[in-house]
Amino acid sequence: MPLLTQLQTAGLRATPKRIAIGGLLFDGVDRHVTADDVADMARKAGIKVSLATVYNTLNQFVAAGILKRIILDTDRTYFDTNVSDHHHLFYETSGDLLDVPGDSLRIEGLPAAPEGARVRAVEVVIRMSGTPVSIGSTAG
Amino acid sequence: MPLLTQLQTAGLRATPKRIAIGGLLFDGVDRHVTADDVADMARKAGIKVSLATVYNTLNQFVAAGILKRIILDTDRTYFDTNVSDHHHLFYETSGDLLDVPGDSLRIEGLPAAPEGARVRAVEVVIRMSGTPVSIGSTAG
DNA sequence: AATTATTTTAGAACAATTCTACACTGGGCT
DNA sequence: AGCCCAGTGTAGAATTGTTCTAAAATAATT
Repeated sequence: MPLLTQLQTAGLRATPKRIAIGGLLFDGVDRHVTADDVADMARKAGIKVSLATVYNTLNQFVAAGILKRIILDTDRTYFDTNVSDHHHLFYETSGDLLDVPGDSLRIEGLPAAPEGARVRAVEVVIRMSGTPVSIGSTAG
Repeated sequence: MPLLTQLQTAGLRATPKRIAIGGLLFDGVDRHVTADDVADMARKAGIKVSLATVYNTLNQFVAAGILKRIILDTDRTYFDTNVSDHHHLFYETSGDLLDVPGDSLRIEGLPAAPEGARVRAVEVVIRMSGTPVSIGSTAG
């Protein structure tokens, strides 16, 4: 699903800034970025974009469902280009963040949603100390 | 384990402010509070304490292991008087937060910690939309 | 081209938290 | 008792990530 289609589906015009920022983020690699990271990436790529636009764009991408907001830290907001259901391994000392595929964890005993409520997401954060190692295949 | 003992064990003097704030928090009920909540509780209880002291004290309590910081939201930090391993049911619309006992969920498939790293915590947040079931409706 | 809606922007505003730098306390000492 | 002085408490300033504002730029529509 190309970016242009995603934007249109979400009712967002395919503007140069959105295409540029989208191009930085959606290149097939799963990324975890902050707004500042994106501003830096843009600057290095020679894309002139204000920080306000970076925030606007990231928020629009989240609303459009092509980017996911992850909350790990009160200091900064991370955005994840992997929008599938999955979990995170967070190295608190280094700040490194690794995806854990959603189907690699099974969670048993989840309470049933009461009437009038709905489970929007079940998010698991595995908080680690020490240094990350490149993990091999997790979910076989 | 009385508060006074906890404080001493942590190398914190049992000062009036700490005893007062601790008294508000540790009354046998599990509480989820923000720094602002604590400041309000103190004001209502006639305890004169600055917001800076509230923050200092909460952070000291966390360092002492008698309070737990929970991250659910980038806007505010919640503190949990339940320091045992457990999880959370978070109603995003209302902000209501319920504890889910640690032993009520079983999580299978957790990756093994690589050498040099250690799992510090596994935190599950069940994000809900809609309204929470009135468990012990705390209207008031 | 004129008109209108949307997007982009710089900088101000905001809110939660931390920092700073000084005032205060209270327990240990003589 | 009174004097220390490290630890504590405080007001207000500073910091920081994010959002808001209001105006300029751009794109779509007529």
